[in-house]
Amino acid sequence: MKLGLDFYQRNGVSVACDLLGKLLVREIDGQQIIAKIVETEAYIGPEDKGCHAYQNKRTKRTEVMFGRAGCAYVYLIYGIHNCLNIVTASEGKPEAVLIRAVEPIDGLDIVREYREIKSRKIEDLTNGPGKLCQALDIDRRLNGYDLVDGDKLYILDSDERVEVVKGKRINIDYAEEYKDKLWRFYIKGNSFVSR
DNA sequence: TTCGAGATACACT
DNA sequence: GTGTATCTCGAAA
Repeated sequence: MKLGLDFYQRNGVSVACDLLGKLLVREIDGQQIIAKIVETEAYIGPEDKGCHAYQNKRTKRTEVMFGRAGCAYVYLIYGIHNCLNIVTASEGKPEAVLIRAVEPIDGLDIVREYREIKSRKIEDLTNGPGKLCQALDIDRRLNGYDLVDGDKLYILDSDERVEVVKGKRINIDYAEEYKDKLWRFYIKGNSFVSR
């Protein structure tokens, strides 16, 4: 079952936690890539200094976060890499969940077409935000894409029970007191979780 | 195996 | 012009 709008219309921390173990589906030319979400981070604007929409900063880039829950917020970082986020909470509240890592379940052949890497380890395909976007052919064309109604990119519910670990977020040293918030979630013992 | 630098383009000041 | 929610590679051990 596809996750509905009500799943996303909650506070970002809860959504980030509940997304673990769910299945991210990407459809390209009729072919499906299925990947299990194993690591997420919550970004809660306007209070979170690590969030782009800190203090309700509304710009062309952060505009999507102010919109409806369940949309994708895709954003280019370091000029090279894309990051996939899911907008949460209600309209006007800039909250989002960053998908940091996934575990490929199906469609590995397609993934390899998009990611030509020397490493043969499957872990290297998707164990980071930039990598998983490349693996699933996600870029800014999908910014604002509706995961609730869309069929190219959506998230399936899963019955799988997962053991969730909370931790500090990564690479946001500038966020000061908020960098120590335990807003990073990952599945315990999963080898696709980044370090 | 781990470490450190460089790449890159977009949004924002 | 500046800074960035990262990745990859080569070098050393």
